[in-house]
Amino acid sequence: MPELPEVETIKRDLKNYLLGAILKEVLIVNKNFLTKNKIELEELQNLKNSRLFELERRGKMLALIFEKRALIFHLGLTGALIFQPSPLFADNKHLIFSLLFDSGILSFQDIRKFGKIWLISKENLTNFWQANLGPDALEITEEDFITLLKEGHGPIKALLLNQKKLAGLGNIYATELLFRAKIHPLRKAESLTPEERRTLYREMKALLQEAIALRGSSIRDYVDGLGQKGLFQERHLVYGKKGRPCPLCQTPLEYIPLQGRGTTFCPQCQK
DNA sequence: TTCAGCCTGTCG
DNA sequence: CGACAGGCTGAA
Repeated sequence: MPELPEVETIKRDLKNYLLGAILKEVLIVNKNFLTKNKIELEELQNLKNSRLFELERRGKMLALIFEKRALIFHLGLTGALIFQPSPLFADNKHLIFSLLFDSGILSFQDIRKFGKIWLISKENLTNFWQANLGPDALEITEEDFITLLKEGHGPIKALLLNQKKLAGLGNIYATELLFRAKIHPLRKAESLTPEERRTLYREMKALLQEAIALRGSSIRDYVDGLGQKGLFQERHLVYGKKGRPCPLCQTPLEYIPLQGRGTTFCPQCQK
């Protein structure tokens, strides 16, 4: 579910309520999930009585930084982090755990349980980011982005989705970006012309910023840090629209699997 | 570089 | 009932 714009939206929402808050209680509902993630129940409980003093996002991951430790989330396809001023657990069968702060309750839920969490010491956070993720798609400079493309090999879409090369784009935004840049998803990354590289960079920044401004894309399950849906799905041009006419030239949009991900594109506009 | 597997839900 | 879904990993 959540790609860069969605996780950024969640981060901004949670920051409003959790910055400086003190964790008072930890309520663990799904112990099995923690075990799978190699986290002892006690480790999580030990976060109690510490202050959350920063939230940091890189790519699709979000870190809650406490005094000594950082709790890192990857929301997978259906993970959600929802803040509520007062409890509301009753109808939530996918709740993994809740963190009870003095300012309200943060619940982590995940329907498909593809999400992941890590609990590391605060000093290791920089190393963690570097070991797991390439530069953030919003932060990367044009120069570094162009180098990445020049040194790429294989389909451009595969490169855009590779989190170790470039962190943040998922299937929605990679698909939309390639349409906006008029580049075919199977083009070899290293074959892009200098102009195409610049266009791709410019369109990537614009796309992500527009999506953040509209609070992300809610196709199915995504909700922001307060449980509300995003609006950017209304601006999608090709994602999930196979067979429908291209918004530019009316040619029916085509669909191919690429690395197991459904990929929609216009065979006429995207070269 | 495919492809099943991890899970649950929805749609046709 | 099968196909597919904002992700990622590890095995063939």
